[in-house]
Order: sequence, then structure tokens, then C-alpha cells
Amino acid sequence: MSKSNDELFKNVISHAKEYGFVFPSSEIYDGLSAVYDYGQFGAELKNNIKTYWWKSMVQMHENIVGIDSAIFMHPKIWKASGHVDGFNDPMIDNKDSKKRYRADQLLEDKIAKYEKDGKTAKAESLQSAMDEALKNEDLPKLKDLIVEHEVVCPVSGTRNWTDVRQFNLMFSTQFGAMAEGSDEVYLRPETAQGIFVNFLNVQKTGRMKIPFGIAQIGKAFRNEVIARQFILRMREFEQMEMQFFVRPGEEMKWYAYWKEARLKWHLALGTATEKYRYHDHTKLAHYANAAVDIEFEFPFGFKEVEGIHSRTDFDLSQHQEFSGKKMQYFDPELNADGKPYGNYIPYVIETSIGLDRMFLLTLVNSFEEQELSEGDKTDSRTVLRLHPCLAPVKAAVLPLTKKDGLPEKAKEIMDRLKLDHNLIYEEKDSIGKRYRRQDAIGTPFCITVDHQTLEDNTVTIRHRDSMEQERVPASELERIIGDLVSWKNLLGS
RNA sequence: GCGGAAAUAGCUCAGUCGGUAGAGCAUCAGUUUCCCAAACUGAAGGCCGCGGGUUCGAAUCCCGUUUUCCGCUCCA
Repeated sequence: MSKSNDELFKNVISHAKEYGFVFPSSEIYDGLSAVYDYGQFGAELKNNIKTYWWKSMVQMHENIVGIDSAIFMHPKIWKASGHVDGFNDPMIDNKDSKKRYRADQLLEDKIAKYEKDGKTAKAESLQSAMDEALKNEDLPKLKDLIVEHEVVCPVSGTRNWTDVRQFNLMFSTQFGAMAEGSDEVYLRPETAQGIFVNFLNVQKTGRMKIPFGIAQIGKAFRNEVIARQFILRMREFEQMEMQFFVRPGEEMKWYAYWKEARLKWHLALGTATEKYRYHDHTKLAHYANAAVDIEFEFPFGFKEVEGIHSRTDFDLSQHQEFSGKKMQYFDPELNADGKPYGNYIPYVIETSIGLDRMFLLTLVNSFEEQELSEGDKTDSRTVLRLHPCLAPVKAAVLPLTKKDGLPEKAKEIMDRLKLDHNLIYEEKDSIGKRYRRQDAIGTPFCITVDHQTLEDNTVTIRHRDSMEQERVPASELERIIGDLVSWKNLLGS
């Protein structure tokens, strides 16, 4: 990270705290590692990002519906999804090189070496011993095998190993008040499974026809080995994701469609195109046949914000196998041969965006420290150039002074407009200072009531980005502000 | 998890040789001004991250711990 970017990121974090966007969790008790709370303006901004996503995905697509599934799910689901196996890795550290490895991978490498050297018998005996140990989750045995077969660290070349430890990335808790006899359940490590297990419910009750999508916004939990970089990687995080069910064989068409559509969603907010890039996966997860990340250039480099994955029929097939319920769809449409497509397990295209990352992206991208000095008068301001639809506060109503009946007039306007929008009323301090305070939280418009208002019932609207003002009739305010912050501006583009 | 750095007011930071804590900005009350950080007066705000130790005495020295940042590592 370059020094200026480092500074920028630190300033954004300070700003986020100082102006009530993000606080460290449990701060008065020294905080809890990698857990953060959203403050008064942060919660508003986050809600607006959710609304933008939900409206874009659900409201704007007649064939996409939204659900809200529970965080607790049947433990078998995580066996079916592969998380119980995939999220449990036996790890071992080399004390000299300080490198960490997956114990089973070190042994796999050793087996490969034995085979290459023609020591087939040794390879086979190690393989079966390792499989046995992994199956029984016998960690000391894995360590013994590493010692016995003289596995060395590829970096340091030494055999100075720690014990093998299990890293479970899923949080677990006891289901049922009595610890004894209760079952262990996991906090979901992803929201996707809540959609897959409701596939039949939604399809049937919603009379959904393929292709169709199910969207969801919700919390997920991962016990990351290391969680850092502010709210970029947290142990408790929120996902906004949509699973789009398609006919087998048509998945690549829809993959391409969503890849493009999702980037458009980001760019519609006005972010510079060069801040984004696609990152195509070459190494695919076990369930995917194509995957791409949409990455944003944070001050500390390009990082994944959203993923678009072609998940094939892996998840639904797994649930069909583990639950014994048929996860099929009957497609009555006629194919090229004039026959119905018939029964099949749909293929799935997933779009999954990290809400907290999108929040951080929005903060970083809108944060600007402007130099406004003129002549010998030094001046500057910090402004969040948020899209009006995302801004926590849509407008501030400000009487120019505290007397001459201006506050009364301003409150009258405030009472009318607050029926539609989240507003702030403020009469303390000079007008310039109040403008700057609103800039700092990204309020796009300031409505100023002055002496002329009392004469002809006009007010000024001061625009955050240009700092310019226009005078409009107070009676027109509802329409004008309504138009300026309307979702139409964002969804229509 | 390893290594490095840091932690003092809401924010950014100063604090000398170990002698009971300061600035700027922000906040609150008031006077004055009235369209882009005005000025003045006053107030509030601190277990110097936490816990031990050394010392007559610790923000300061030592040990531990927590949290954060950076680099590794991890991220099916």
C-alpha cells in the first residue's frame, strides 16, 4: 500500500467512526476482534444499499422473488453442501519457516513423491494410513505420519513441526436450552443454502417458471483464521445473493448475462469504470463450472466485492441425495424436437455480493478531502459524494439565522418534507459550518430558509457536490426533492 | 497462527530526565454576525487500552494480555 493510499484508508476509517457510520463492536470492553457495529448514519447507508439491490433484483425482474430464510438450519444441510468437509482442514505449522500447511496436502505430496520414485508399496501404505486418520479425525496420527515419513517443509527444509490442529470455519452452537441431549447446529456460513432448500416451496407456491431467481439478504458467519482490513473481512457479515435457476445447457448464456448485469448495477452508481475489473477464476470450486469475481480497487488493492458463479446442479442434486426429496422441475416447454423438456434438476447461476464490502466500497469511493483555498484564505472540506439514493440523510433544513421567525418557517417546511424523507433540521452555528457538517455525512441537498423566504415563500437549495445554490418556491419542494432522490434515477439507468 | 509497529479527550496528535495530563479541531451554553470552517466568553469531556512488576513515586522503565494496522499465512 502506498503511503498516500494508506493515509486515505486511515482517514476513511476515522471519518466512519467520527461521523457515526461504523464503530468497533463492544468498544468500551476493548472491542471484539474483527466485529463492527453500524452507527446512526451507517445503518441508513447500509439499508439504502440493500434497498438498491433488492429493487434492482426483485422489483425490476418479474421472474425473481425474494425470501428471508433462518440462520439456523438442519445440520445435514452442511454435510450435503460440502461445508462440513470443506471447511474443516487439519493444519500444521513449520516452526522455522513460520509457514502453515494443510497436513493432508503435505502427505499427498509425499505420496506423489514415493510414486515418482517407484516406491509404490510405501505410497499405498501411507495413503491408507492417512485416509484412516482423516476419517477418524485423528490429528495426532496425522502428525505421527508426517514425522514417520520425514516430511520436510518445502521452504525451510526442516522437520520442526507444531502439532496438527483442526481449523473449523463454521461457528457452532447448541440447539435447545438443555446442553445435554441437544444437537449441535451451525450458524450458516453462507446464505445460499437457505435458497436451495426452499427451491421447491418457492417454485410451487410462486408458480415460478424456469428461468427464475430467488433472492435473499442475510447474515452469514465464518470463523476466519485471520480477519482484517476493517470491515472487508469480518466473522459476522451480510450477503446479498440471488440464485438463478436455468435449464441445463443454458447456464453459460445466463452466466454471461449476469456477469454483465451485475457490473452495470455497480457502475450505475456513478463509480469510475477503471475502479472495477473482472477476475475470472481458473481454479474452480468443486461445485462450479465457471466463476468470476467483480473486484474493486480499494486503497489496499483490488479486492473481491461480488462473485458470479455457475454452480451447475451440484447443490440441488446434493440435497436430493441427502434429503431423499426430488428436487426436480417439470419443464412443459417444447424443445427443438417438439417434445417437452420434461423433468430435470435445474442448473444455477449465483450472484453473491458482500454487503459490508459494498458499504466500504461506497465509503471509500465517495470520500473526498477538497482543498478550497482562495487567495490568502485557507479552506477545505471533507465530503462524501454519495449517490442521493444512498445518502443517509436526503436533505437538511436550515434557517439562516436563529431569529426573525426563520426557525419557525424552517420547521414548517421540515414537518412537511419529513413525511417523505429522512431529514435533518439544524440551526446551531454559522450556515457555512452547517453546510460542511452535512457534506461530511453526504447529505446531497441543503434547504436554506432566509429573510426572502418570509417575503415571497422561496428557499434556496444548496447542492453538495457543486456547492451551488438555486432559489425555488417552497411549495415546489416536495416535488423537487422527491425527483432528486427518486429511485427512478438509479433503476432507470 | 508467526513477525513488525502502535494504543493518551469524539478525531488528529504532543507529553523532556520517572514527579498526579496538554494542544488543535469537534461537542455543549452564551454574546455578536448572517449564505460556505468568523470572533469572543465560558463549560464539559481522561483509570494515559487492561493486568501485574520495579520504584518513595509510572502515561513514561520491565513482563503479560487485549485491540488495531502492516507483511506472511488463510479465504471449499
